[in-house]
Amino acid sequence: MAEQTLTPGEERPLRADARRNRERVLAAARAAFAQEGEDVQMEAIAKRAGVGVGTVYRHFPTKKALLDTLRRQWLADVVSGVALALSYIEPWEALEVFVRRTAETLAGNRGVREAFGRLQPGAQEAIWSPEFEGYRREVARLLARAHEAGVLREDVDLPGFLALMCGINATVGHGVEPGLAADVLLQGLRVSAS
Amino acid sequence: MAEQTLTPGEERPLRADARRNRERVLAAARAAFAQEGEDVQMEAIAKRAGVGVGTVYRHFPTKKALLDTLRRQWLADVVSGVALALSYIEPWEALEVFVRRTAETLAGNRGVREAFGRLQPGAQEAIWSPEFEGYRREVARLLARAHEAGVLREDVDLPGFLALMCGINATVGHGVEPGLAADVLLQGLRVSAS
DNA sequence: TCCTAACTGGAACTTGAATTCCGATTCCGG
DNA sequence: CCGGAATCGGAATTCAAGTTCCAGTTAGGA
Repeated sequence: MAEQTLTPGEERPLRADARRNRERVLAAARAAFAQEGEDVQMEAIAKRAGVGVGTVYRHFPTKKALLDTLRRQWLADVVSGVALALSYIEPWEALEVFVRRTAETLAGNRGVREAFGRLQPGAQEAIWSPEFEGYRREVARLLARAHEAGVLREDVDLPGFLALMCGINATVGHGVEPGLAADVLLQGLRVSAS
Repeated sequence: MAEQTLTPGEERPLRADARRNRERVLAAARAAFAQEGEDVQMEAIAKRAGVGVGTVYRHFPTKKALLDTLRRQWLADVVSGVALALSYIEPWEALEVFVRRTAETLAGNRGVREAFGRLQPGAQEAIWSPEFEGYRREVARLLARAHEAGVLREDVDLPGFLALMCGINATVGHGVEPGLAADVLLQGLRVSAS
């Protein structure tokens, strides 16, 4: 057999059925976490996917690994909101777009909410550090612009703002329409016309 | 031995050491939940109290029972905030007092926060239903007065407001000073001077 | 088609935390 | 001061996940 050389990082292509199952598992897990939250059991996910637990573990060595894969995808949605927001010139409008969009993203998916909730440093299980740093940096720019323009409360800094976003997270999690939650937060953030 | 008659509901007075231990357990549990959250282990609580797990279980048949006892006490703090608020005549001031006070209560104690978070109906483990009904009713009066006076956003109803309070819960849980969190929420709730 | 490496399913094992059990110890009325 | 009922402590048990293992089943190259 001509041993096929593989550079270390390179992945041997999966067998057709394996790839199919991997997708199934991922889809099932996505759905399961989205509606039941992070404590669905692996068995349940396997059942949803129509495979055995062993198969789930073949593709993801650990429940955490599976979760992290999904969280990375979900958080990409949240992060894409910053990029969009930064494309707006007007500082307040940018912030507004960001908040509204984030609220909407959070509203529909329990998985995203739970992931977002443990994004802040200090959470017992801080996830996704490298990419999150980028996120923080961009949000900081958003805030800096707003501060500079004098439209955002002085006393709201980056950690404070992120905590407030966690607040919105909880709020929409409890069933408030994202639009309303965003309205309230935005009005609360805007510098009062004294 | 003259069998002492006890009406069914009546409690035989605990032996001196038993009462002492009960208090210790309660105090230890209060402290443990307040700082480490709901998933401290029973062993840890027992150790803090300087007793064995068996003793903890003698006084509280179940972890949930112990938690519920504390939650009832904690939520009493939250609830007392409504009473205080209702003593203010001016509708907006009443709301303000309520929000600020609640934020402060939540800020200092993780146990209260976790309890508050699962107060809303729909949480998997809805606790404390009977007293909670009273709480909802009083808060509803607070809102009604504010609505009547035209100082509170029309589109914030009771469930929405409670969800926003859950938002404040999460916000202070992530380290924002309660005063700031309350400021932002209050400014967001006030009807915009259009 | 045949062969074999790769993959599958689910029973069995491991883990960690809640709960039970029971011999030892401690209160307290007589 | 005594007896025994009430209480204590913590080892042992139970229970609910997560994770491992391996006999059986494919996919797909020769």
